[in-house]
Amino acid sequence: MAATMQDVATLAGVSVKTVSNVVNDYPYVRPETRERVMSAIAELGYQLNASARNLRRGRTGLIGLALPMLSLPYFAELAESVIAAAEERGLVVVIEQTGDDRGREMDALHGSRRTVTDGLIFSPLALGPEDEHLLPTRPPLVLLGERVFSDRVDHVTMRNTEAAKAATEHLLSVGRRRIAVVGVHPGEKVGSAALRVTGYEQALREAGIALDPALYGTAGPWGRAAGAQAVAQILDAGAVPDAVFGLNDTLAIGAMHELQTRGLRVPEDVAIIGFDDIEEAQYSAPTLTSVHFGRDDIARSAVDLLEARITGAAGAPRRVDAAFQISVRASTGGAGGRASAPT
Amino acid sequence: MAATMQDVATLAGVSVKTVSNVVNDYPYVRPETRERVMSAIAELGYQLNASARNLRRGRTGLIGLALPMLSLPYFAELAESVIAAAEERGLVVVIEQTGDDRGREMDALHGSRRTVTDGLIFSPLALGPEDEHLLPTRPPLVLLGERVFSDRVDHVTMRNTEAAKAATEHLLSVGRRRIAVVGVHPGEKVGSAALRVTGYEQALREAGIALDPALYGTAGPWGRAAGAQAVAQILDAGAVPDAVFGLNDTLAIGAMHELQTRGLRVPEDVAIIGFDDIEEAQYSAPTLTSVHFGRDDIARSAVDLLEARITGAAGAPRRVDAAFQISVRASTGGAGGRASAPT
DNA sequence: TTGTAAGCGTTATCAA
DNA sequence: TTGATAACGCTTACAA
Repeated sequence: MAATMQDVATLAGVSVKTVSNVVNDYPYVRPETRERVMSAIAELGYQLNASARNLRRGRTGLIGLALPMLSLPYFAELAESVIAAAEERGLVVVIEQTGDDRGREMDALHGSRRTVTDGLIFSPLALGPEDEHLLPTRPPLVLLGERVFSDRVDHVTMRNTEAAKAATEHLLSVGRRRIAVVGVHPGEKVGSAALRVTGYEQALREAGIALDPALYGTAGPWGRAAGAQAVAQILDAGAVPDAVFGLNDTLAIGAMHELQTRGLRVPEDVAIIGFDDIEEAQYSAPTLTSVHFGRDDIARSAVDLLEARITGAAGAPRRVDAAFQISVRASTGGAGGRASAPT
Repeated sequence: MAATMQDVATLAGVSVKTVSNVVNDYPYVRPETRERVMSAIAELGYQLNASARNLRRGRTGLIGLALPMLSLPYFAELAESVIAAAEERGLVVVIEQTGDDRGREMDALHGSRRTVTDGLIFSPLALGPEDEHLLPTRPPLVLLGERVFSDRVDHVTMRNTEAAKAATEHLLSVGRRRIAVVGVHPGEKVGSAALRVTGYEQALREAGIALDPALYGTAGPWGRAAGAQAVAQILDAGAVPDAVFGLNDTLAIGAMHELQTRGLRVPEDVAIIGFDDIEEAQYSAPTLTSVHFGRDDIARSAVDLLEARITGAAGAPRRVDAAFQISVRASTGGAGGRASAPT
């Protein structure tokens, strides 16, 4: 049987309370007492029983992270950052995969898992603005992204529109004028696709460039194949873009691949920019310029908001806008990448 | 305050024991009693307190999954499968990222997190055979992969050598003779790289083909860039392979990219096979033939072994060999992919 | 088939 | 600065 606080107390010749005080870094313990307790702990190999502490404290020390699925690189990397940020604060993360399924997203919000965790960081993909009323306030909740808004819950937003506008402006700044956009979801009013397309259009309008339907590449799922196919469609229809804005990085990388396969040079003939700045952007050939949102910052903000809400330290729900920047790499003429054409 | 079992019992006019019986599906409860309890539960919105149950049962219901990092697609997909498999058994997964760091891997084995979880599924990357003695048997442990072996712990192995041999034989079967291997770790005796290279060499020897040092492509980290660079090196040195065996999929995809950039056609000029069969293999252009190890099966085996060990149902440590197969796709002339050359 | 009561290992209250 | 002692909410002998 594992040693308990009582065992430690007996061995050290003190009461359990004193052991508890030591374990919890309670300041008013005489150094020599602390010393004695510490060595008793070491001798017995004592380890605190988490369940007992949790029961007593009324908390589990666990937070949930609900996301579509880990096989999407963006979410895997988000999870990586959230786990790391939580660890810094002594919190343990439990991941729930909702698989872009409305029912499972609602279940993540209300289901039995909520008993196990103290709070939830939730990145929805299926729920929309019309589901605002579903958001519970009871188990502390932090929303990620721009699909649902509510002034009743904490939120970390991405400013998709501004960032997409900045991405487009970057392409304009390197002299491109016929900028294709890849990954469009026609008819959709909400979600990352719509917001980013809006930013793209704003930038073009402000630059006095007419929008050209021939430069819009539709793509349902945002994968590499979709990016390649969307570009193929644009080119096959006879359009001649001098730049491509991929609404995320995998789309951009798929687009890049298709362009290169057709003998077009990146960035000489066509510049490319992506969005999200996943790891892969640093390893593509050429390396991919992308909109960088500091995943680590987002993760840290989310964990901080959630922790404050859990401990009751939080007041009115807050909204945090994540900062972004353009990571300029070779695909738009920046440094740091191998050229796409063999030397 | 949340409702407790006592509240439910009072409302239903029964004892807590009866409520507990209902909640735990104890069979000997009169249907009408069960009915009454159920509606009391519903009325109060009662939810079981996990901490209390865990304290009493001496378990936490959590299992750990220690892996290098989620930003590596293979591990993200492994985590996805493990979480899904655990969920089927009512277990919750906590991910620990060791970052390919020896110290953190040892910490995963012994650190404080072990108090929080009932057991650990561990996929090491830094520890080697010499660390066998470090493996604890006390918190139930299931090893994944082929870096460390011990007859004291349960293990799910991948048969890297046989699988790599089969991969090479597949290339031979489509008529290739000058097969480059990419991702070699020279001098390493242990780990996936060495085991897979051994399989590659076995296949060639059995086919009566001499090993050619010019066809070995070294790569430290197994990323896309490394794969591209290794192939570049082989080609620049003047070798003319008619096939490439990427020791994992990202290496293979990097290699594919480099070949295409140089104007070589896949699979017409050079066939390519990868290893792991990550999602991306289905979306590359052309689609990538790869060694498929049924991640879901591996995950399920690991979770089963661990659960048996936790509940004490397990006897002597078991070793499970994961089955594999070659997923033939376009990169070796199979169907199901777009051709690499535009039509 | 159901009830009583004794813990599980902590933390918190209140004295000392 | 430390110690008794009562919870926290549940499961489980043991009784009834």
